[in-house]
Amino acid sequence: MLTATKPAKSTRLAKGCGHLRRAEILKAAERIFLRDGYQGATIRKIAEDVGVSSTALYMHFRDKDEMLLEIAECAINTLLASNTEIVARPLDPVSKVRLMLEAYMRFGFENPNAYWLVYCSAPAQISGPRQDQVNELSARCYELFQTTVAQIEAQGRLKAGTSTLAAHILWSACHGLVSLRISRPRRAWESQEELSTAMLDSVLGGLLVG
Amino acid sequence: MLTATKPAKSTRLAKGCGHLRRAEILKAAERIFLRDGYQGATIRKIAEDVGVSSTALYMHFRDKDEMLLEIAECAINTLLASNTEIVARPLDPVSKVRLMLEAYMRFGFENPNAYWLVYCSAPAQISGPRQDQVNELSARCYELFQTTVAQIEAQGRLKAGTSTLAAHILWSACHGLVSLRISRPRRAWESQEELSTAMLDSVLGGLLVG
Amino acid sequence: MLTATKPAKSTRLAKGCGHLRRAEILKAAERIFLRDGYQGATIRKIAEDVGVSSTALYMHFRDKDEMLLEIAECAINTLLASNTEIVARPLDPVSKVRLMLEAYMRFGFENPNAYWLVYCSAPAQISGPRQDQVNELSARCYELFQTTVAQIEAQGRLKAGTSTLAAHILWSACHGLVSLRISRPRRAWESQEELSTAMLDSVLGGLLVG
Amino acid sequence: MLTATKPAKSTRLAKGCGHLRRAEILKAAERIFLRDGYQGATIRKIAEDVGVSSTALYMHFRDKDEMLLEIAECAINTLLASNTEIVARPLDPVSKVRLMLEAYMRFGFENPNAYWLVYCSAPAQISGPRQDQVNELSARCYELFQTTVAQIEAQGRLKAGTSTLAAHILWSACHGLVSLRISRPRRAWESQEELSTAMLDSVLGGLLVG
DNA sequence: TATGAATGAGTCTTCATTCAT
DNA sequence: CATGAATGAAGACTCATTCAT
Repeated sequence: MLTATKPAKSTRLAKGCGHLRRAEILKAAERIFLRDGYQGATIRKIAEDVGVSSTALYMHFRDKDEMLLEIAECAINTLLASNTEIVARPLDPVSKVRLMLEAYMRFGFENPNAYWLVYCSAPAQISGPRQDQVNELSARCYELFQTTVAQIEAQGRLKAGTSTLAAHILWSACHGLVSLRISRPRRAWESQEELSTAMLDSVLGGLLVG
Repeated sequence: MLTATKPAKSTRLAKGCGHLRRAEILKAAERIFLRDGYQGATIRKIAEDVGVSSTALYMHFRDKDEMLLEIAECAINTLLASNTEIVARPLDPVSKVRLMLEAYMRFGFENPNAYWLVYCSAPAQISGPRQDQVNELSARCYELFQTTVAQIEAQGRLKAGTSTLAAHILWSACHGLVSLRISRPRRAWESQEELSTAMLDSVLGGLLVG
Repeated sequence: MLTATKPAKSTRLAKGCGHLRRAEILKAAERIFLRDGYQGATIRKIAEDVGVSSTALYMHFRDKDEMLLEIAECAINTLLASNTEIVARPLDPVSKVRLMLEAYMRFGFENPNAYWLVYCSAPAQISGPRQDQVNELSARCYELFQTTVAQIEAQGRLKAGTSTLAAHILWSACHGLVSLRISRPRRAWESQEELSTAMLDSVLGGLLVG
Repeated sequence: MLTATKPAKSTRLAKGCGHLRRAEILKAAERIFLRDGYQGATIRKIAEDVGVSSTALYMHFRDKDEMLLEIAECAINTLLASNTEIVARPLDPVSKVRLMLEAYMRFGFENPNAYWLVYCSAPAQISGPRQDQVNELSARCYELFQTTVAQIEAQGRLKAGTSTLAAHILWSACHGLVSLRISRPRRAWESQEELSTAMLDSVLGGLLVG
């Protein structure tokens, strides 16, 4: 299993996600969704992990999909809040981009389960109105990032290509780092900070002038 | 659903994978494993996709896992062959690394199903002696790459950090590009070549001197 | 089909075997295991016989084997208790042996299903730790019997042969009577008591002096 | 399903049971029927044991039941021939009975598979016209035995009871010996001859005067 | 709020059997 | 004679979900 975020630390995800039980269930679901995949995460496993009967879960969630969506929603909201806050700071766009990507990777390392669900799980496992909401949040989150990259371009600090392309390259590179670490947890990777820093140095260095 | 590699394009995978039906089944399995995940890919769906009864699959494969493993094995073998061939060429290590990563990404774009199975699927869905073989092939494949990066380091062309770190950064960045495109097929991405080139330019540019 | 012990006659088996449903299922299983053999007794048949869905059986038993074993265990326990009680009585060993064999046959006639499972079913259909327990109980049960036969030998009342041999002859003869009646239920046999008495008279008469 | 009456020759078990292949298949089937029970004996296992494809069995037998019946038929025919021959000998009835039972037990010890199928298998696994034929043979075989016991009674040598009862007791006792040995092959039993002799001595001694 | 019992649909897999070759 | 490929029915077992309590 992944390192998991068990230590009850990550208040970010839990915060505002509903009752106490509700949050507890989501935590367990997150863990199991990641460990066993969407189909492999059975209601019973989750219930057992929480320590209640399977029926009890239906007191809090309409069905399995609702749990999945809520997890994803919380995760995205966290990231959206992070990006929104960073954008508002009085910094130059390059610093903002760097901060955003750092926060993004940190989130992934600290919440591998939620990260996986949102960014790595095979597409189209679920659909419906609520999935659309997640997608919309996700798009808004990326927009904040891309807009900031556009500001860099506006300052003429982009070596080549469009800001759209640059944003995509930056995001992809960071995503690759996080997702590999999640999907191959047993490999002896370097430390998270070292990896993040090296990645940002390399790809920002390659993209920007000066 | 993903774009899928149906049009008999990827002859590489099919080659040497056995009888006609066998290959046909593998193709379908690949598609569905990706679309629905490991657990979601039921024998019945695969059989229906091929156009035969579920029972028929058992004439060619011992069980579900055997399909999955065979797909992964073929994929890895393709990549291993590619890397082996590139290493043997009379080129400077930087060019070799670039060629390897280009081939790697091209493979992922052209065989999204197999790629996903090997590099993106949640870890440890399967285990056993044959999975070990896949892991070993995978490790050997990466070794070829890393060794070449080490040659770059030996030439003093690495801006900073160890070759281990650099190799990891390079691989992760390229992996991020491929995996995002696979998992988010609906987005209007730039063209594959444009993306690949931009990624390699950026990250190699940031990592290497000169 | 066999006469079956449906009429809730054999309360002995049901006693202490758990919940109401559990016992109900065991009864049905017993009947069908006997009628169709181990492999022929499908979960579906048993469930239908009880009047519930197949799934319901899994709420009470881990799997098919667990049913079979529990039936066998109850049966053997009944016999073991019987023998233990008889051994404790203040009687001469010949009377004890006669009582044991009478009880043994009576049990077989009244619980043909359980009897068949324990003493007639092809060997080694199941294995595992719990089967071992059944085997051990069975061995202990036979030991009580054989020890008593040894007491007869010690009194010099055996015409010929060892007590081991005599015990085996006695047991086999009685077993033959029961098993034939179970496996050929349609034949017009004599009454159980008549048969039992005649068998015991004959074989004991042939084995013992006086 | 069960109609067919093919060669109708088969006097001994192997010899003369049809073509060479046919006999070979029957031998394998016998073995596997015993080892795995009726339902557990799959066509494929038998075919594999013989070394041919499953389809090949259908060249020789209409279906699984036909194999089972033919085995049983051969076995009964063997016993019937044996009894017929013994009856014809110029001996006193007691000797004849003893010879019959000795032959009966010897057959069981030497052909446990066939014996099990005919005398121990759960009843009514198969039915139909051919099963009736087996039953009829079986009845005729027992008749010869019982008639001889009746001759003993006519000589006034029966201690008590009717000849019907005595015959049943004798048969049951011997059957018990054989069937226990077959169903519990791992136990360290005494030798076949020793057991047979002891059983016959005991039960005949108990039943007859003088 | 919680649960034990229940179920229908669906999972992988195996079987006896057929058919074109 | 023999077989490889195929299949429909059925096997044990699991799952998400419901309902009476």
